Amino acid sequence: MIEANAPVTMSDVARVAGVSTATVSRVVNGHYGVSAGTIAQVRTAIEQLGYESSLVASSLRRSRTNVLGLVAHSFQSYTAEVLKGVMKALSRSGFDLIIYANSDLYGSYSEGWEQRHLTRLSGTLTDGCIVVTPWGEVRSRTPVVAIDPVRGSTAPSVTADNLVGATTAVEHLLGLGHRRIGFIAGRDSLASAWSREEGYRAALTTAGVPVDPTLIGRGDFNPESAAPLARALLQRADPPSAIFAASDGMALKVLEVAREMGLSVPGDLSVVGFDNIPEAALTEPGLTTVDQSMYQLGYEAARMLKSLVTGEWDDPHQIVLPTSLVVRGSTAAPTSAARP
Amino acid sequence: MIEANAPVTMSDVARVAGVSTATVSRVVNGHYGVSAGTIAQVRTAIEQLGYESSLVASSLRRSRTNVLGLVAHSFQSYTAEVLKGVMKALSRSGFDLIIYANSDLYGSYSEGWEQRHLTRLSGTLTDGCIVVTPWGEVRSRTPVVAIDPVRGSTAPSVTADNLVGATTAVEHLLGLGHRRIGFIAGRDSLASAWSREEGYRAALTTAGVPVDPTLIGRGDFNPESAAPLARALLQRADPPSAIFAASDGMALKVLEVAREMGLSVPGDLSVVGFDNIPEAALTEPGLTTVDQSMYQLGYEAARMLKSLVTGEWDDPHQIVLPTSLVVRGSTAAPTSAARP
DNA sequence: ACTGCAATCGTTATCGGTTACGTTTCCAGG
DNA sequence: CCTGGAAACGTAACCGATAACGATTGCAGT
Repeated sequence: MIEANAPVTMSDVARVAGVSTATVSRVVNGHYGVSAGTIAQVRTAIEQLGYESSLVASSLRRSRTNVLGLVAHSFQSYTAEVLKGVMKALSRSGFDLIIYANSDLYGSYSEGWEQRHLTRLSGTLTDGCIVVTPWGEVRSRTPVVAIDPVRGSTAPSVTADNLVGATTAVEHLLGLGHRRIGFIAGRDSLASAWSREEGYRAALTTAGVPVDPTLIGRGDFNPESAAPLARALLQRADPPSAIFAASDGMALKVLEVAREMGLSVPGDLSVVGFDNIPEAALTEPGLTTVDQSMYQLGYEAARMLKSLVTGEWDDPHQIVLPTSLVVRGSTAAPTSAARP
Repeated sequence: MIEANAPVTMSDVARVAGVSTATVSRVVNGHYGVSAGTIAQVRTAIEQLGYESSLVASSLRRSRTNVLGLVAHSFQSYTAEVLKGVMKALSRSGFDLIIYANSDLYGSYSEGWEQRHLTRLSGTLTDGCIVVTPWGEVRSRTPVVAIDPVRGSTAPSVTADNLVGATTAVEHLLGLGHRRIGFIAGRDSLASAWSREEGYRAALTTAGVPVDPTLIGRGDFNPESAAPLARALLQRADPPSAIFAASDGMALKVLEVAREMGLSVPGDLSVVGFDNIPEAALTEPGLTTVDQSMYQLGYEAARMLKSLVTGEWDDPHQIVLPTSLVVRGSTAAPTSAARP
C-alpha cells in the first residue's frame, strides 16, 4: 500500500547517467553547455528512474521558483471563491500556486499568523504571496498583495468598494421604509470592516436618521461572533426592524437566531449581508446582500502579484473593485407592528 | 512598498545570542541539553530579530514536518468543497496544510500530473498527501489518500457510493416515465466514472429498458467536454427525453446547450447531474442531482491521512460514503410530444 | 603549429537548518 | 587529588539542488 521506496535524487540520476550532478541540473533546467549526446543519456536515466526535481531543494538554492503563495487564516466560502479567481489568473501563466493554511483556525495563536506563514513560505519557496484578510501589516523579502487589507495600509492590495456597497445596502433598507436599522460590524482592524461601518453611518446620516450606537454590535467577521450580538439586538424592548451584517457569514447567523426566536424573515425582520457567498442564495428566504465578487478579487490580486514578481507593472498598486446589491427574499418593507 | 530586507536566518540569531546554530536549533525545537540561561539568551535574540524558522530548510533535513499536502488538477467548485472538509478535519490537529495546484490546467502536460506534484512536495515538505481525482496510480515515500481514486486501485481512498447514486438518479428518471435516457460519461480511468456508468446501465436493465450505446457520450468530467456530446444527442432525429451527466459541471453545460437550442428544461428535456456543487442550486431551473458531500469526502480523507501519518489506524483503508438524490426543477415527466 | 574562443563538464561553495559526534565544563564520589 | 559521567555546547557532515568557477577539450582562423 504505502511504498517506502527511497526518493530518487539528482545524484542517483548522475550516477546512472555517468555524469556529475551539475550536468544533470543543466539538462533539467535546459541550460546552455551540454552536448546532445550527454543530454540524451541524462534524459534516459531520468526516464528510467522516474526522477522528479524536489521543489524544496531547488527553491533553497534558487532565487526564482515560479511558485506563488497564498496564505489565509481560515478556509470558508470566502477564501474558496477567491481561490478560484486566483487559479484562473494563474492558468497557463507558468506560475504554480502553493496555498498554506494553518490548522489552528480561531485557535490559540491568532495575532501574527500571516507573518508566520509568510516567512515560512517566502523564505525561499515562493516568489511572492497573496494574503487574504491579513490582521496586520506584514514584511517580506518577496512581493505581497493583500486582499482586503488592514486599515491604513499602503501596501499593494485589492479590495471591494466597501463604502459604496454598504451605503447602497442601507439605502435599500431605508427605501423600504426601515428606520431602526441594526448593524453588526466586522473585525475592526480591517479596512473593509471600517468602510462598511462608514457606509452604514453615511447612509443613515444622509437620510436624516440619527445613528444609534446601541444598535451597533461589534463582531469580527466570524459567524459565531454574530449570534450573541443578534440575540442582544432582537431581545430589546425596541428591536430594530432590519439588521445589516458586515458579512454574509454573520448575516446567515442572524437568520438562524431570528428563526430560533420565532421571528419571520422578512416579515418581522429584514436582513442584509455583504459578500454574496454561494450559500447566500441557498437559504430560505434568500439573503439580500452586497456582491463583491470574491472571484474577481482573487483574479486581480493574482494578476497584480504576477506583475510585481516579474517586475512589469504600471497600474496603481491599490485596486478597488465595484460592488452591486443583490436583492433576494430576506428584505421587505417593515410591517406596521414593527413601526413605532 | 516591497521591502527588500534580508531574511533573518538561524545563524543571525546564533550570532546575536553568541552561541552556535546548533544550540539555536535545539532551543527552537525544544530539545534537551541547553541551560536555562542560554535558552533565555536565544529566545531574546529570536524575539529581537523576529526570526521564523524556514519550512523549506527544516523540511529538507527533518523527516516530520507536521504539514500535510493536497494536490489537485484543477480548482473548481468540487475541489473547493473538498478543501473545506479537509480544513475542518485538520482544525486544531497540529497539522498544517499545503495545497499545490499547477497552473497548466487542461494544459499540455496532463498525464502524470499527480505524480509530478506529489514528488515535488512529498520529497521532504509534507508528511503525507491527499490527491483529488488522480488520473493514475502514484507512488510516494509518504502516505497518500486518494479522493475519487482510479479504477481498480487498492491504495487508501475515499469515494462516494457512485453505483447506488447513479442507479437512484436513473430510477428517478424512469419513475417519471422517461425511457430514452442519454448518458454523458466521465473520465474513463476513474472508478467514479465507471461506477456511475454501471449504475446507469443497471437501472435501465432492471427496468427492462435496453441500453442503447448510441445514447452514451464519452466525456471526461471537464464541463467543456460535454458540450459537443450534448449537442450530438439533442440534434438526433430521435433525441433522448432526459440526459444524465456524470458530473454537475457537465450537466450544467447540458442545460446551456439545451437553452442554446431553444429547448425548455424540464419541458422538452430533463437533466440530472452528479455531485451537488453549490452552483447546481443556483441555475434556473435548479439542477436535480446526486449529492455526494464533497465536504465529507475531504473530511474523511484528511482524517484517514492523519491516522496513516501518525501510524494509528484500524478502520478499513477504503471508505465509501453514501449519496442522496436531490430533486430540483430540471426533471419532470416527459411531454407526450417527446414520446415515440 | 599556434592562438583564441567557445563548448563542455566536473569541483566546490552555498542555501538554512538538523543532528551525529566530539569536546569542554563541572560536580559528585572515591 | 583524581576519576567518571552527565550536562552543555560547538564542529562539521549532511539534506538535494544550484551556480560560480576552473579545467579540459574541440575547432576555426591565421
